[in-house]
Amino acid sequence: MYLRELRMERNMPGAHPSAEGAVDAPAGAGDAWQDLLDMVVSRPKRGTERKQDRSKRTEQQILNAAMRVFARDGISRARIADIAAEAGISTSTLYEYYKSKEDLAYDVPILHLAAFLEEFREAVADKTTARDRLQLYLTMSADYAREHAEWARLLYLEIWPSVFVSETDLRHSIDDFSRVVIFLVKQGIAEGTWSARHDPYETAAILVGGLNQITVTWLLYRKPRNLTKAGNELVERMLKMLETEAET
Amino acid sequence: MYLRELRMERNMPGAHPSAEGAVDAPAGAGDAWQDLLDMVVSRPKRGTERKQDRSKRTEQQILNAAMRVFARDGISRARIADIAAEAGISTSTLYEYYKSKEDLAYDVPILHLAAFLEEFREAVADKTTARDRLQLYLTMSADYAREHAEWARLLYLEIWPSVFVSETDLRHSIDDFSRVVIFLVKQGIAEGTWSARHDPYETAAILVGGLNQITVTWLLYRKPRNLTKAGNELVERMLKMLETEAET
DNA sequence: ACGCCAATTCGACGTTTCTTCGGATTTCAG
DNA sequence: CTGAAATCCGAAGAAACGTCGAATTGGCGT
Repeated sequence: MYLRELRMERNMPGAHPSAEGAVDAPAGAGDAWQDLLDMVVSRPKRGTERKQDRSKRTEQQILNAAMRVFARDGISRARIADIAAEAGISTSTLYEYYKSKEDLAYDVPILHLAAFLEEFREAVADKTTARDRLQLYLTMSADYAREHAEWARLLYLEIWPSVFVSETDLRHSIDDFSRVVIFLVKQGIAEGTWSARHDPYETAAILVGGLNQITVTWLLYRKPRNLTKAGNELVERMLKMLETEAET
Repeated sequence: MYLRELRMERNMPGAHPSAEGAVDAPAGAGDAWQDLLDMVVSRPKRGTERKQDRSKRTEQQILNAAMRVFARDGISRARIADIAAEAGISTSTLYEYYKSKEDLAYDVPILHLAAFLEEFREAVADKTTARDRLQLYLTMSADYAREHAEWARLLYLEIWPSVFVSETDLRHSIDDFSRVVIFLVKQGIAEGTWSARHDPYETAAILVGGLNQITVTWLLYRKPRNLTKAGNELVERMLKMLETEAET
């Protein structure tokens, strides 16, 4: 898994307009894009497969309960016993499913992350330009956070930046989120939409950072009132700024 | 303290170019700016004053030890006993200074935050335009994170977004960080540097968010290699983009 | 220099929460 | 129906947090 990521990295950084093949031809671009989508959608899969139906149900109940409790109390203050009780099982049963509280906490966001990416993959099907895809991606992610606020609280306010997510599946999934943006920025540069004079990583940082910032602010203070609208406006504005930049 | 903040809020949000007085006249602007600086510099003061010298030394040792251990192990995995040992005191003595681990964790970043603001206040003295001040503020903050990486790990990767910093002194201090940016953006609008057609909060979100993003990436992966340089470039670019926006 | 009081320190103990373990119960294929 | 695997749970263990009262130390008035 880590190898795949590294290989990915090596393929991408060039991004000079001169770079041949990768994302130039419409067909080639489509393939690389589909490959990336496949990768980020397939990554968030859990390892352990449960054998019995009863068990699958229990697992769902644990995940639901955990999300509620973690979102309400925070990871550090949340008690395993509370989660187990809320899931309707005994504390020790929970340990049959997750070997520690940390493990559980890092597993909870993954399913929703996969659901978001799946939603995006469907919605993006009829978009062809990098600009359209990027706009959809960013606005959808703000909207998804609004719709699933409990999940977003957990992910954005507790897990996203945390050091200790390093070297876990979740960290890879989170990095994938930025990876998509970086890919699309490079694609947009190849398409001539944005200036090639700027580092795509820097551009991606502005986009992802700005969006995160208003999302976190919304989660903490419910300001701006309407996150979806604010997200749309922000994305529209940032993309417009990037285009204007090219003309300078 | 909370009252003062609210009053501040009420003064600021208007920000239409028509708003009179607040940040229009050079003199008035200077005063509002100095007031803001005074406020954000004075906020990070700890309540409890220790009586004996020995005690002040112990407190320092605790804070130093805590920063090391928290940065190394993360807040949740760090053990009070380890911190106490590293500080050369017994566990129970530590509880004379901080009533809980959480309390300690939230107190650690405050001193450095105050130091940064103090540094900034001195450095900004000879800057007169909102643009120059903003540029200095943002680049200095990236540089400060690089210089004090342990502190930055704690603040950016563990505390900044966390829900549970709500309602604490630290939260106010962190909010102050953005407040300065918002203030300067509004001032820049009043000075005609940036377009008045955009929400200053949105503009601030882009600036703060983008900078945070590369800082966090650097803390996690040491990429970009040179944070100071990358921060300077990013800030330069973002400010240029904002100016270009006005001409559209 | 001395003695007193408050500030500070610490070891021992109580409490909470996480985690493990062995056996009881349930499911399901054959 | 039956046996093996999967699942569940109560009780006990381990680890970390947090408290308390006694012992020590520093600062101040005389």
